Amino acid sequence: MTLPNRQPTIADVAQKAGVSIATVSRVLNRTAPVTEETTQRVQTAIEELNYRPRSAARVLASRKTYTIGLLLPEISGPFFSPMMRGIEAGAAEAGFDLLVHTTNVPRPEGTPHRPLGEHNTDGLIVFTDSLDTKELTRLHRIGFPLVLLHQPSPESLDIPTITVENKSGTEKLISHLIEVHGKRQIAFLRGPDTHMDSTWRERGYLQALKTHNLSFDPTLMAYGGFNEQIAFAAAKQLMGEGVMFDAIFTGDDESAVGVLSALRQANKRVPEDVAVVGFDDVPFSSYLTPPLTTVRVPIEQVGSEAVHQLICLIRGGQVDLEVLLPTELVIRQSCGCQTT
Amino acid sequence: MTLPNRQPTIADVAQKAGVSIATVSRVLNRTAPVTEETTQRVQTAIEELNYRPRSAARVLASRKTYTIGLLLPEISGPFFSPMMRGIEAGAAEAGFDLLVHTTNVPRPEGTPHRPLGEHNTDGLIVFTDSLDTKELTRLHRIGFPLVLLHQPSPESLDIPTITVENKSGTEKLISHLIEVHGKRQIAFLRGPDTHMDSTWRERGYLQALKTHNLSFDPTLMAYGGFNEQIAFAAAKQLMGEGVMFDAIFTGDDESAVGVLSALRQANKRVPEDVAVVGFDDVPFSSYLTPPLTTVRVPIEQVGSEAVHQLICLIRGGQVDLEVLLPTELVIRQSCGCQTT
DNA sequence: ATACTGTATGAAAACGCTTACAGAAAACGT
DNA sequence: ACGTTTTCTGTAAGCGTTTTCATACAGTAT
Repeated sequence: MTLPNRQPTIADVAQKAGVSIATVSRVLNRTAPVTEETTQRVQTAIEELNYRPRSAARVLASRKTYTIGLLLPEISGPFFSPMMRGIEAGAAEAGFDLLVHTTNVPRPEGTPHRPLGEHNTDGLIVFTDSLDTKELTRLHRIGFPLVLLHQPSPESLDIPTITVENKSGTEKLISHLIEVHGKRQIAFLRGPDTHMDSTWRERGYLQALKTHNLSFDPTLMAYGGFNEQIAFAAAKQLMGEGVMFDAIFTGDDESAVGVLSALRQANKRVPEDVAVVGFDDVPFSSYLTPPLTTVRVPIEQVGSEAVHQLICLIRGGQVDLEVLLPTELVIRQSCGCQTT
Repeated sequence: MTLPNRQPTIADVAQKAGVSIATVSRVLNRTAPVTEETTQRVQTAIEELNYRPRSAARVLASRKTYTIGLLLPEISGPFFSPMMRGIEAGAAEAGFDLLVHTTNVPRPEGTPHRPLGEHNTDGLIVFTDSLDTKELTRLHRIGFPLVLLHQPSPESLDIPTITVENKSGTEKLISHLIEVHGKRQIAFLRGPDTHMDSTWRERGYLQALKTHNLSFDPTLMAYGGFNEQIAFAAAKQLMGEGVMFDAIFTGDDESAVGVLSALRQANKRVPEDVAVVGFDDVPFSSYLTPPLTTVRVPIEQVGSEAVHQLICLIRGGQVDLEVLLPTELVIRQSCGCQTT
């Protein structure tokens, strides 16, 4: 019934311990030497009053939020969970909190939009397509720490970016199809244009073709959008148009699911008639029928690397403008290999 | 010469617009009527100065953080992504930010642990096993808004809980096995004891047996831990001990993956020799071989319901102490049904 | 003793906002 | 014409910390 009893403040602690609030602050933050005895008295007072510092007051006074922001278009896909895990772990390890914000969900009219930024975080991890160039530029101008994920830095802005070895990974994948399985007509489903992963995978595909003296056939390329439904439709259309292919690189693993369905509907056998390969190695890839040959990307590591870089930046350090994390070919059965 | 680094404050805006800071605050928060003309002048000034309010100052002054905290043991599993999505969407819709914190990851010694709580959030969503009873009690005592997820409220504390219809879902699932497929020896892999889902699924299992006049055989029950590896081992052990079963309820879908492997290794056919059913209907369940019969739980909805309740609480409202979201039987092929 | 170190503490000024409270001006009723 | 409300705006008192500066008090070295 007596709820409205005010929460204790630093002043209460100070009074109880018989010291000044400055001293309490000092034992709280270990920011200046305090006698062992005084420290004890303060600790006890804190304990007894169950005191917790108001972080708002701290932030206001110290101008540091100890919070990093994560900005993404939406929460979904098998990608999200491990990436988030990497980010949270990295942040927690460095003593930072994590504020999460999605930009693609509709906000109601009335609500005052309080975006993530310099006012409530020390730095931002920005995922593809979640912040417009204007705001990105503004933040970068005022020297606000920023790290981009799977997205190139806009025009000469030199914002550090983390991504993975898409090109060489794709090369290995396509080369495997050509060298080991003798495939010649390898279809390719592109991802979204804004996604830098998409662009690099395309380059890897082209490079692999070139390396093996295969000419690029534009009819073999379609838009899969890194999306199960779109990829399903794309695969159907490809077949409907009578395009012949003996293998297909679906762009990513989610698309592979759609392609697999389309192929099944068309009574094509995988991998005998058409080999299917994906990219990412998300958790379900090994459960598909047949188990999917793909390229493993260290998703969690991308996340932790991003925070790591960001915290470096926050602490005033320098970081590489572009970090490429290694990818690894994962051979299962959808390419035609026999693994047990 | 003004300092280039200093970010504009409300005072700068006020001066530029020729009004008091109170007025600026009022147009910012629409908290009192302001003439159209004055509003315009202020807006312009804000625009020109590129002013962004410091949220720390706001929070300190208004004593509201407009932030809700999410506390969980760890970020992982197919569960996490959709739940998080529901939570973020719900929070964003109501104009709240989302602070995420995992409790099971090791924190380095030096870092001052600044836990989520009354000092930096308006309320907390607490997942199973992520906050000890003591702190839970303390927060509840001071009237801090709390919502529990998949976890019963500790002793007479009456903290609202969100969960799903585990018992009736399980009953439907087991009954299907008995009635449609004539199964009689249905093994069951329990989940963790702290998980209330686990307890209720066990009750549902027992209830279904009872309803069909089947006696409960304790040797058919083992610990699967809602975990692929543990379930794999449990299934192997069950078979190793010579326990006979013509069906197995794996507790959840992740465990089903392990069980399926174990069965395959033992040359048991699914569903001919042993029917396998899971619970949750996570994304990969339909990709398993054979596609898994399971119970769909509205994971995303659990998340959004949780924020919804929490925000109700934050606004001083009353909420139900226990919300049960409906589950739905999803019949695929691992139970023996022929679906196309 | 004298002047110098440090080392441990306190007083008080920020930090940037919200929000009573109050006053002025405009609108209204009589 | 006059009070009375209503609408708008300004003044200033917090909100709970951190942090600068000053000070008191030990030690040391002169």
